[in-house]
Amino acid sequence: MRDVKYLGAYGMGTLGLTDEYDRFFDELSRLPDINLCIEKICSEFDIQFVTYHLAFHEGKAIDSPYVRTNYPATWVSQYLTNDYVEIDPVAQSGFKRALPCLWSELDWSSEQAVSFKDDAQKHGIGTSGYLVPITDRRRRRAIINFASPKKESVWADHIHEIKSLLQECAEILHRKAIVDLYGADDEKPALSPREIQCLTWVAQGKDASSIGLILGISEHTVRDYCKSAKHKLGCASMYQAIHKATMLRIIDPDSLSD
Amino acid sequence: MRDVKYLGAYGMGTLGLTDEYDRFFDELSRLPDINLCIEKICSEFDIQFVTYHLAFHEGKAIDSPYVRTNYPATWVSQYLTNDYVEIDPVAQSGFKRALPCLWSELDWSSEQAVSFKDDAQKHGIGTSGYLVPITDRRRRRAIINFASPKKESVWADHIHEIKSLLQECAEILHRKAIVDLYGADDEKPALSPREIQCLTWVAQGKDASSIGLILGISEHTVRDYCKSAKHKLGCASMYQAIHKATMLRIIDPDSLSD
DNA sequence: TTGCTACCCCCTAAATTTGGGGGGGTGAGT
DNA sequence: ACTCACCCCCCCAAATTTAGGGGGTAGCAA
Repeated sequence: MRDVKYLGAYGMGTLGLTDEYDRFFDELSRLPDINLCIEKICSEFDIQFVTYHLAFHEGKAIDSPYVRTNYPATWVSQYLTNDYVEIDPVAQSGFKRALPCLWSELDWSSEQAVSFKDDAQKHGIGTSGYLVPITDRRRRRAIINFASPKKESVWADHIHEIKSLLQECAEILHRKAIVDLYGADDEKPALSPREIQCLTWVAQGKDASSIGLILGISEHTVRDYCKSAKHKLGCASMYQAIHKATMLRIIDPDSLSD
Repeated sequence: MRDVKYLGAYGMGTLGLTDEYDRFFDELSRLPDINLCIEKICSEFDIQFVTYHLAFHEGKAIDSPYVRTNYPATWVSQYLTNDYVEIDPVAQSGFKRALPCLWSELDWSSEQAVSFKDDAQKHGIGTSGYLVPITDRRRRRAIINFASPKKESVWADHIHEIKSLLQECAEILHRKAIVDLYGADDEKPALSPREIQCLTWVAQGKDASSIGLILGISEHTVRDYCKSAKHKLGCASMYQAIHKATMLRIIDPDSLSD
């Protein structure tokens, strides 16, 4: 058996089982449409439903999630018109956590979650599923869900065998979604972690010296990060930079609690 | 005939025909659920589909539109998973324009719009519809659509008769949606037009003196507006105020072109 | 090895913002 | 007659940001 200890966990798709699937992934990447990818993944891995869900578009006037799925239309409609995204534990924790997990590992104890689950079952969605969250370099977040009517124990074993393959599938779906939305040249400015931290703290109302204390660096350095962030964003003032970074969701107060 | 000249056009629902409907509107307002309102409106006014669509929630991490409709689930699902909101002329212009109109008055000439329309018809949506846009005091935008399988000429006549009633219905739906989302005490801070203008220009990278020139007021005054806006938003710095105003969609560069 | 780039860190002088204060005025609602 | 929100203008001292100038490291590619 080959060495799958480290890289496998990061889903690089370069070692272990995935070798045998190079051809499959290659074909998958070439499909023109995400819906076709979903179909192919379903048949390849004996999965019933696959859903790709991007948390947000950038700077749009009208909210609309980017969702691609083969769930039944009645369920998609029900999910949307009941704001289930606010309740669904899979979405709620999926957009926060970093690592994949089985649906069964999430917290389904709340009353809302229970009735949500019931409703899902009525619409033909099984309770066995696997969640793969993605956060890309540009800090966009997506979740990819694989669902099945199998029994949980069978499903868990199945997943255990193919988890690194599904990770690779998830990444392919995400790349396709980004190309679909932003074109091949994805031009969202990439700020460094420090720049993002400083900008985010500034947006929280802190001044440079406080931020210096928080981050354990000089206030001068804080200003430098703000400066370079401003330039990268192509802004005339820090106010404009804060505005733009907010629109682009580069500033994300949630990430301060990490 | 009573005087409907002015107020009727503003849809205040206090004059003209609407008098006779006081009871109906009263009952409508008391219904516990927007979906029930939609049903009631449909049966009262011989309408097939009613949709309420709020452009955005405020400052949420996951995009999801607030939509309530009695469209068939297949169409809702299709609309969502094809990002039709980007194409649909009703949504695209509805969220920008101020006055109601018939769907037929919009621009359906683009290729995308044509195929969108075809798809809608396949899903049982007629081509006759009436769009009522709403922008409330807090600058939230919603569109309410009334659709019917009637022929356009018949529909136009029908609408002409009940337009002020539909305006009132739309406003009731919007109030219910806001209560649903934000509770009865809707606490989004209300900035004055000048404060919004100044904040918006600041977010565009202008400094106080430029803004003074643009608005034709003193730069001191510009600073005063920024100051008061900051206080209303409860922020420690202008950076935070810009961030918060952006999250709350108070800052909307689109509105500068007005 | 050099060159390039991204990241990290610090300083100063000039300009700007901030947070106080002070004046006016209007119109709507009570 | 009153309050309240909005609109408009001004001043000043203290604090902060801006726009320059320095450093340094590490990784990568020619």
